[in-house]
Amino acid sequence: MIDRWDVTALALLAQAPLFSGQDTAVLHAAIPLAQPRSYERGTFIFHEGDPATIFYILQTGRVRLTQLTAEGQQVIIRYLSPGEGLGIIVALSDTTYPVTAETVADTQLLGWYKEDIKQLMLQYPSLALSGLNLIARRFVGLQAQFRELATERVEQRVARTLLRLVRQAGRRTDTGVLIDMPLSRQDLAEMTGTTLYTVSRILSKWEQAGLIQTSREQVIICQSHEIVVIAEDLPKRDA
Amino acid sequence: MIDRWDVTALALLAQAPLFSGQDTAVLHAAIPLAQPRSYERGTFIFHEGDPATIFYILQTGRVRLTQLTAEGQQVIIRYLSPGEGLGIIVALSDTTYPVTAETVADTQLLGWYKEDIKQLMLQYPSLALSGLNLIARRFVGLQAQFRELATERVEQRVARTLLRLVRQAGRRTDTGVLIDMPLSRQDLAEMTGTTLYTVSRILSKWEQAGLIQTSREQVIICQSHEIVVIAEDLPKRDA
DNA sequence: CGCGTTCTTGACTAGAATCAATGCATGTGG
DNA sequence: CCACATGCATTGATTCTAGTCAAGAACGCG
Repeated sequence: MIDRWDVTALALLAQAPLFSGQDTAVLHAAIPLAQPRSYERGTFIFHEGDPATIFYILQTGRVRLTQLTAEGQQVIIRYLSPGEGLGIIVALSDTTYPVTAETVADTQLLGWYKEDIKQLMLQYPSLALSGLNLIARRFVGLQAQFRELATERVEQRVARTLLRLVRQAGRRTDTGVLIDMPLSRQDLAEMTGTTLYTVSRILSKWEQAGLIQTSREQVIICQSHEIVVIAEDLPKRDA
Repeated sequence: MIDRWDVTALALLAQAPLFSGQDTAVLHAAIPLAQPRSYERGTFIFHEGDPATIFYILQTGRVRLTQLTAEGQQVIIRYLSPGEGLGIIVALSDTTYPVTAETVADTQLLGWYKEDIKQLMLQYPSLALSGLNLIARRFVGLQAQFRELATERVEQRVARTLLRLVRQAGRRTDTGVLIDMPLSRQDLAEMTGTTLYTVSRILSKWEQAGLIQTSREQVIICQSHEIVVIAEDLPKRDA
């Protein structure tokens, strides 16, 4: 029996990378097991170290993944956009969540208990392969970020991070591309492994040069090609 | 028909994380498809950017995974020990190898064409789950390394890296624990995102303090607890 | 024994962290 | 509506970590 909620959920699931390309039988098996959840902006879905029991797919909203160091310093691992999976990494292993997940906008999720998702994957191996594929992609992405952090200077990293965020949450405005989420200097610092002071200086410099526009927790990229030049450390053409 | 080679391979496979805990049926299905390979020390198994066609499991020896930056700077992602998988990340996706794999000791591998391993996983879903689990673990490890790189100072990172290497390739000697592989200052620098000069200075300091012994491409940890103190940035107890 | 690598050390520099003071919004409550 | 508290951002002064460059020493190999 398929009710209206199911139809909506089905359409959304079919979009999510994990389920896209899967047989509809998989979707129909998955939907009855799904737990819909809603969180307001600024609430925690789970904390680093909590036993991992549920795997989520983000329907709407935006989620930030962070880790804490032993000294209490925070690092932002990444932001998630609708369709992306959350906790897929550990839903299959018997460990704890390695990151903290916090909403930065009102957010709706679909959750599955790890036993259920495991069962689904055993029943539909193609779903397991899809999951493998998904993590593989994320893994490669994380490796790239690692390499950047190891070899590039702060300014390059900030530029690259802005470009990544544009791809993820960019929205065209009349003056440029707005990164459509609250984004403080501190956030950028935690993403690039630096301090909020350094980020502030860099952004000020870029704003002076007309590359970006900033205001409180907000960045608009005006000359993205110039930001690319900085990110890639290309020789800048003179006037 | 099981010949002697098969028996040996079976025993080895049963040890490898990907196959451990799997039904023997899986092993028996996997073995006939395996391509045994041997490489001398210092040869390349594949290069970053090559189309990913084969997935390997390391039987003996040691392999180094590296990435190159656009500027030609090299970063060492990690070293692999026997039993670990190589290219598992991409064997399932239709991409290219994201890293270069180079042997640092004479090495024997078992390889599977990605179509074969995919087929196996579809046939034995538990194998896919095992693979998922494996990548998940690596992923969490990489996240931790990322966080270290983002927040810790060079000295801490070098300490941590040495401890990791000890766990992976440590061999007790009369003066301490030897990291049993060729390991230049340059290598350590590429692992920690610094320069060989800085590494050299740090190791010299530690050697003076009696924490380690070094020689060309070799490190012996004598006082591992003191290295831990540095890695964890604990307050050092005075005399 | 000479050659190429690897390693060490010193001098210098630059990039970025730290500390401190202040400005600027935004939202709150009297 | 204004005074105030709070959180975010800017900027300058200073310090220091680590990178860069250069010269030479030590080691291992053919």
